[in-house]
Amino acid sequence: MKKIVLKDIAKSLQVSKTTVSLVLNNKGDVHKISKDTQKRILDFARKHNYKANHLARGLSRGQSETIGLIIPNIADVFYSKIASCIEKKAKEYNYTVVFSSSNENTKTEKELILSMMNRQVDGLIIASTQQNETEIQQLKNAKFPFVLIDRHYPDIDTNYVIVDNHDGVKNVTQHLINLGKEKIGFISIEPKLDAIKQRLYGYQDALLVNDIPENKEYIKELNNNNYQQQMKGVIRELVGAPNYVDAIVFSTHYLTVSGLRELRLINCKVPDDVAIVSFDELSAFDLIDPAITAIIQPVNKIGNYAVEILLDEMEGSKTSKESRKILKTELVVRKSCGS
Amino acid sequence: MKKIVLKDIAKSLQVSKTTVSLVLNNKGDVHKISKDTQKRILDFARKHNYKANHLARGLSRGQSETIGLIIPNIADVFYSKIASCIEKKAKEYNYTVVFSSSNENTKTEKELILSMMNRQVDGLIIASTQQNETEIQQLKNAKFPFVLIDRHYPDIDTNYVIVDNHDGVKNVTQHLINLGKEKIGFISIEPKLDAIKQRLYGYQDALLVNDIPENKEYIKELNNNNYQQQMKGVIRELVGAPNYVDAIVFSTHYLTVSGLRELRLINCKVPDDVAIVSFDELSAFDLIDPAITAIIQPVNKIGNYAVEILLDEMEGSKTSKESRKILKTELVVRKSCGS
DNA sequence: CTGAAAGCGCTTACAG
DNA sequence: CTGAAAGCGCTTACAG
Repeated sequence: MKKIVLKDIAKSLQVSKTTVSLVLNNKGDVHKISKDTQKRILDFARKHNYKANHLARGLSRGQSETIGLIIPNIADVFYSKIASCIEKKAKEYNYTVVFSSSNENTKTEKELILSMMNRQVDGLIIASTQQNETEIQQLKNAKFPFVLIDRHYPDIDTNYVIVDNHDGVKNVTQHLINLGKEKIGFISIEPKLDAIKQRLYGYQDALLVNDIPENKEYIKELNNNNYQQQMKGVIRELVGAPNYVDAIVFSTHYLTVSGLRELRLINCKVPDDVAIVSFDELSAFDLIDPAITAIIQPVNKIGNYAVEILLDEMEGSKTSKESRKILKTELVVRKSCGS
Repeated sequence: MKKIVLKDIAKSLQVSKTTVSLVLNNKGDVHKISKDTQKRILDFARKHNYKANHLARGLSRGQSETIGLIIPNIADVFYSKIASCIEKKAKEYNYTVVFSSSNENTKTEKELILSMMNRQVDGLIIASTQQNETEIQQLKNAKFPFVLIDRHYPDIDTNYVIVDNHDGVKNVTQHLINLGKEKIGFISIEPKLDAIKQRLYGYQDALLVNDIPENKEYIKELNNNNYQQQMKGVIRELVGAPNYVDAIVFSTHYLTVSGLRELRLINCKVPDDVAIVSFDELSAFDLIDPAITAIIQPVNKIGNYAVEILLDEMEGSKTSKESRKILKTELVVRKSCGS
């Protein structure tokens, strides 16, 4: 475990550092280093468990073989699953990932981007707060490799991998309509994020094509920081007088959980009194009684595409064409919508 | 966004790199650099958004301000929560964390440890597979700072932060006994990990002190890789003939989920037909009907202590005394145990 | 008060 | 086939 460096090998074997470095980087043959020398070096390195110091190599080569991942919150299962995929995929290509959570804080995110650059990450994967136009634009101008996931900047031309939020919510709303629901509530958070807006639009669109008039009273947008407190009143307004909705679409998994708790408290039966569906899910959604109908996001694909696009860009694919992926969600119908 | 380096500042301001470096590292006063010079440097750096290249600084200083985190799986909510805490805490001290998942694979974990060392992390936090005695011992011999979390090596003297698994399961088993349960099943995974063994011992211990004879038939240890298939038979054996247990303790959250699914399939009512409790929980456990009684692990404390102990060690606290924390779990009683 | 220089551990043209 | 040397961008004794 004694740390051994390049110089030690060179000295012990009476060769130059150049030779050792070349051989260890598989450039021995290209540089026509004798098989014998190569073998001696390789054997010695293996025996003494030599590994190049990554900092030194990175400094010298100008790349760190590290990918930076900036997400709102690693403790959110949606992001931790994506992180897991990214990690797996990155490892295949010999990249390590360093992650940091922005907690949906614009300033934190900005600092994180800077900090990651100082740390010389070779590329960045960001699920952004969507409030850092300037930084993103600068990254782009500097031709720094990055790809946006989950949230993108509609006004900036970048690589991104997102899901079709509009389509997902439209489908599930249509599903509810097909089941005969006519008074469908929609509970969301304040639409700072485009993804959240799209979910609303999807809901509205479904109503529109079915000639169901939109009722503003059915649409509730809570504050992301104290949605739990607000949920109490909102649920009562929707399922009680005067609205008496017969279904509710929750636009995130945590809203679903929170809303369901309130429904239980006021003894409102799902799906008999009100049908519910959730955008995104948690692992126990099938065990809740009734099991929750949910729009599932393809987390694996998001992670995999993100890494692939990023690596492409890092290899300097001169194409300069941005890669964009808008993935479809999947509707998993369970009992909570009354089907 | 144009990248600017130390030399650029020195040149522009007609001072030496030494002076710039000193000032930027807050050593200006110590080295009695004139206030004026300091101000000029600071202003220039701020204006041009200068940040030191971390690789270079790390190489030069011999430390990277990075903590390595090796866990079985970042997609497991238990670990992602811990990761989140570790990240927050580390950030307070200006450390970044790089994580990698071992997937419970001993060889992978071994490689990860090596790889993290190459990357010059300053310290390591590991939730180990408990099969890498040699590597852990080497880390210790090399006096490399590290702390074990969640799982420790009983035979090696190291820093660690774990929970009292024995106590947690003993308590919940006692709780079941107090409720009048007499035929208590225990479903676990093959006890490769000490933590898992302790859970069994806790269960057995509770029976012992209550003079309830242990019945081998009540104890089921599944294979971690295909517990889902095995669960089917195991649940039937326990709740059906000939055992007819009146309660089941699940030793992990995913076993609980899997077991509950099977119970539903055979229409076995919880808690009337059989009471259940879970070691560890998922975020929707309170929404499941009946809500699941669970033994909660103090994830925040685990993460926080781990970082604190690690930083202490990294600062070379000569004390050479290992820090050990064995944290108590918390029993959250819900309806699934029939109370 | 400030600077020249060595060093961290690599990589890589360049030269022979 | 192999080596001397410069360079990556910092930090830090040492000297004045």
